[in-house]
Amino acid sequence: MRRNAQINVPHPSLTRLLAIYRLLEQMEHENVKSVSSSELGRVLGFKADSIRKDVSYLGEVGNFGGGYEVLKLKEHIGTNLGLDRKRKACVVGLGRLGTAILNYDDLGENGFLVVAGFDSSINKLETITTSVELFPAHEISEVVKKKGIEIGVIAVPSKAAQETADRLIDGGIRGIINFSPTALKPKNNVMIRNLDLVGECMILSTLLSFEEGADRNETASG
Amino acid sequence: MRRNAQINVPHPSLTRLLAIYRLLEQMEHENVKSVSSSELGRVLGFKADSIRKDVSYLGEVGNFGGGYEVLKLKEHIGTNLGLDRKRKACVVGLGRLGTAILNYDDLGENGFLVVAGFDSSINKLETITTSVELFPAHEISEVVKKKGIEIGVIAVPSKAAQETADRLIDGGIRGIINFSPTALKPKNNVMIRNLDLVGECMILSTLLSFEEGADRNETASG
DNA sequence: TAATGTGAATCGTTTCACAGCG
DNA sequence: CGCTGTGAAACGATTCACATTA
Repeated sequence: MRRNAQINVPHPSLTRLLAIYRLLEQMEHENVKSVSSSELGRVLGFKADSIRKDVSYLGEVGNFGGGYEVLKLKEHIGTNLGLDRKRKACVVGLGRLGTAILNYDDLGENGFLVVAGFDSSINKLETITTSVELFPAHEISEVVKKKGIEIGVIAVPSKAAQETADRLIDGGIRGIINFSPTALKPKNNVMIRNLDLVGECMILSTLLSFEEGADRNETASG
Repeated sequence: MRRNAQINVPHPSLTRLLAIYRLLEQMEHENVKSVSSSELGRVLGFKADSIRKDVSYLGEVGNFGGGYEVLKLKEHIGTNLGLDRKRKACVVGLGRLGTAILNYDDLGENGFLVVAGFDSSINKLETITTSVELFPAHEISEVVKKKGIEIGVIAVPSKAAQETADRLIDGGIRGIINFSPTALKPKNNVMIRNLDLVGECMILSTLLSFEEGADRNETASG
């Protein structure tokens, strides 16, 4: 029992389910007892239809006519998506961004334990004050292996990103969060998520350009 | 002429085109003269087919039989996606993350000028050393309006995220990059991109759980 | 021959519409 | 009657297959 979803949940649904999950956490905190798909949709900006379908991928859980029980739905999603599972993480690159992440409490509160930080500069390792154990970068794969770290956060300069990824993968990392603007080559089964500020700015910029183009068109033809 | 793409470029294509663009920048730097769709695909982890279709949304530009000229393709994409356009940005929330962003050179190098930083703590405004002009948070909408800032980066604690977004939107911001884990309510035409570390960790964790589930299944049935 | 550009087929996701249930 | 859960239709993106051209 309590088996995880082998169910095929579409990726976009997964993203929405996680958003729903976190909203439910918040509602639980605020002592809200029940909620409907349309209410969830209104707050999160999704369609109610979509939410019902997303939720239903994980099996039935709602009350016909009476919406969802907040606590029950939260547990339901959490169990099915394996969010009850704690995972170890590490941060590579201890510049401003990296140290910010090292000390980011939200990670721990959500079951992600940062158990190691790495940097190539010994100097930095000695001057940073943190409760997380720090290591020189050349020990990455060794430490990842020894500690059973599953998630690696890359916060190094662009040039060092691929090498960092390689070391993490050597150590048996299973997922990477990449803050550098470098596109990492997919390798083994390692999952990669890119959190690239400049890239996101470019996407925004492009969408804005399109909007401007559309406006011009409407104005011209209107 | 030189009109921006009113063309309907699918969102996923857009993301890939931007990745291609940045790779081309790098290749230009390395004096590579020409490149084929399959080479681009190999490096970026996309299928060659896909890349050709993406590029062709913007019109013909390649040489039949001889691939793409690096410089020409780069310019082609850049012009069509409006990447030649410079845009002003601001950062709200000057904790570790916010100050990291304030001083992140890559933004400027890619045409995104950070022209203001905001924080609710006057103390912080006085102690941070940066070349960017700093303001108290209550002046957000005023400064955004006055300076014509188009992109706002939110790096405040979760609780303050929605209020920050509201102020930015009041000032006429056009796009928001949200580093906080709060789902911002869509409003007006403002585009929102979420860069949420905890959320991404959860996505990874879920994908890993699924993988584990699949493994168990294979092992059990194999 | 080698690679692009593109209609057509396929695949996956979202939306719709409504049956089913409290 | 209100809201969930879900097949079916509609939509959008990817992949395929090939005609096209230096």
